[in-house]
Amino acid sequence: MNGRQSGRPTLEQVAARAGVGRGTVSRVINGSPRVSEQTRTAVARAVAELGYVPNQAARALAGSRTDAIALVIPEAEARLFAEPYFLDLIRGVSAELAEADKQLLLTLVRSEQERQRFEQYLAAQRVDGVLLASVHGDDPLPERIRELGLPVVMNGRRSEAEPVPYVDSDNIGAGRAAVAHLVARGRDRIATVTGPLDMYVARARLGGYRAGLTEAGLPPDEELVSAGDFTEAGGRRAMRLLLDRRPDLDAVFAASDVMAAGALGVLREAGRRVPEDVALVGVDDSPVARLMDPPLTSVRQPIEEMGRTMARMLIQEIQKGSATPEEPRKRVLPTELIVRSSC
Amino acid sequence: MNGRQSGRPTLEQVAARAGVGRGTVSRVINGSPRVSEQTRTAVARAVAELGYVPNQAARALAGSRTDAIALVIPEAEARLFAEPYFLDLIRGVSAELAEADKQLLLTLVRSEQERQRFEQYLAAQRVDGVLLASVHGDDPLPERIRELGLPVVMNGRRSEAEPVPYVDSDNIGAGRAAVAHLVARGRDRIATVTGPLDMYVARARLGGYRAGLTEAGLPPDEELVSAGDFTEAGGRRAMRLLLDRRPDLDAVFAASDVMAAGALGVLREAGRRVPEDVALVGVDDSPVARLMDPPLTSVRQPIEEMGRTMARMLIQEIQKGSATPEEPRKRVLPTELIVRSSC
DNA sequence: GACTAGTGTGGGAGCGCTCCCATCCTTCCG
DNA sequence: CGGAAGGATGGGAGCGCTCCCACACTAGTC
Repeated sequence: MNGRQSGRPTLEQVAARAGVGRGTVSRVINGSPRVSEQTRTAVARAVAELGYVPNQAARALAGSRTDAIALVIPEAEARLFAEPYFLDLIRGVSAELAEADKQLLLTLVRSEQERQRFEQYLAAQRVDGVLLASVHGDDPLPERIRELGLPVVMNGRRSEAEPVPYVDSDNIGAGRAAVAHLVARGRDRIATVTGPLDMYVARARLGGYRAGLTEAGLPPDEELVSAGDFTEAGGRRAMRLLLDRRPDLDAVFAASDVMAAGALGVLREAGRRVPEDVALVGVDDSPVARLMDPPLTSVRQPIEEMGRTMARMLIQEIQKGSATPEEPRKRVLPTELIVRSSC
Repeated sequence: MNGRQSGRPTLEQVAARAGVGRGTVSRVINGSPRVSEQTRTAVARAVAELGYVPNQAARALAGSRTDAIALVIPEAEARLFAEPYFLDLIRGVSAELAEADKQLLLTLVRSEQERQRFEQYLAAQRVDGVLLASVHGDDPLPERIRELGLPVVMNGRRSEAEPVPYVDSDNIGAGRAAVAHLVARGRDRIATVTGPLDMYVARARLGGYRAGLTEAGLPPDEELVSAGDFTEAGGRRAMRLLLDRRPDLDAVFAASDVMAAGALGVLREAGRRVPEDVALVGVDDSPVARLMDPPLTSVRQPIEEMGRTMARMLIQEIQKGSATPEEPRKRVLPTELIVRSSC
């Protein structure tokens, strides 16, 4: 508040006040060890007195790093997924970034046009790295970003053999755990409502379901498999189909809670009691599962932890400065069956 | 990929290629009218050929604007609110910002420490303005930000007479609409489960409830009012209390869907049928409402539209450059009753 | 036909940092 | 006791833009 000296103080002003050079202040700010204790204290005082905060734009320009990362979420998926999924993910990412003192740039991509604009942003060097949520099987974005020389970490993968670093939950394990639990409850005509099979996550859960049957010595039966699309309506449709084809089914593994909710509605309408006649298991452990009647047994994914892990991996990738070209890193986090009264 | 010329092309290189000066290229990029059509074309071609994208840091440094805005969400609230609330809000903000070609910096504030760090970010001039979600009654943050000279727009307000620009939904109208609907269905012992009364939104919905009763000529009755906290557990507690005090109640207006879900559970346990014995209305029109059994009548807020409006207001505020000190702007968006079978 | 008004245009002067080289002062060694 | 080897420090040279002033030119004006 020094009269004419409007605007925020600069490095130079701090230097003047502390009676040292610009370089020295910069060193103190950035924690370089090559500064005497005495000088460090003097500078720290000047910083405090002036309320100095380094200008981010200048830093980015001179140092060519932004201390910001982008999280990209396709809008279509944001609507579709179990509601709190992305919020939990964001929460995890945000927490980890805050610890590393980095900024989170959130990008919801709505259209092809917006996707291209996003690539422009990247080229404008606004961020040091990119996190990608729910990438589809044929999405070239990860490769494009790498071409720009930016580190990427994805949430989920596009296929079994994903070349780009990713963090995923154990979707196969999820399917297996669900089936194993149903088998343990004495069910042996277990159907499944899958997600859209062009998504790896859906295929993985289906794969887990099949593995679970095999492990229990139950024969696979394609009539017991029906494809949904992660929406309630899709769940209803798939359930009706299943009931048509196999009225004798005694359990359903739905690849998401929302689809399970749809399935539950259809089962009710068909006069089946849950869990007495048909046992039901979902995936996500969303609030919906808790509030359903009966409360839904569901496989929980550690979403927030996935977010944290992604952020951690990305930061590491950024720091190593694309030097060591070591193995692309992959991480698969375990899921957990939350048992409630729907089975 | 021109051999030695590593890194991204600069303004200067575009200028050289187009055979013009730096200033001219800058003018073309920024759409200044003072450029001949011919030059404009030549520059555009050079830009395209080189794949030039302006460096954001340099722009920010030279022009002292970042083309980014921050959206601040208190983490505590993020957990508490009806789940998709913030995602919808983000969606609206994001959409509007994308149109204006601005970046969204998302900040989840978890602790006092993080809040202070956030103020540092602001001081580092990373953003041109701030959007604040769910600010509490005694939160000094809006004023702090204004002191830094940054425009602010809030989602919701801290009190009836909020001095800072905000966008809110018509919470009073929400309460009134709910009560009016219940009255129209012949209910006259209408209880309410409120939110935490230190939040304006909770007080407003309660106020609407009371206004609705008055308008219907029903006497107010404090025994029919019980405070929840926007959680399911809080809804259950409040509902039990109400049932204790007034076993003869025939309708409940819960100030959120999640609390309504809690209330529904308690009502069931108490052997009341919904809607036959007790009619139920919630607020938010969240997915939970749709999936409940019976599906819940609920008052919808235009959350996404609130996000868009906030962003629009903020952008306007930024553009006018704190010149015209006109009235702080407030906007209250209408709510809508979505009737389902719970009443 | 000299004079005023514009239009386009070029390029200098920063914006506030980081990087890095040169300098100075110690300290330690033979 | 001279010289080598470091540690601490100052400050020049950018980073890639925007701003703005100066300088052509071109058209009009009396």
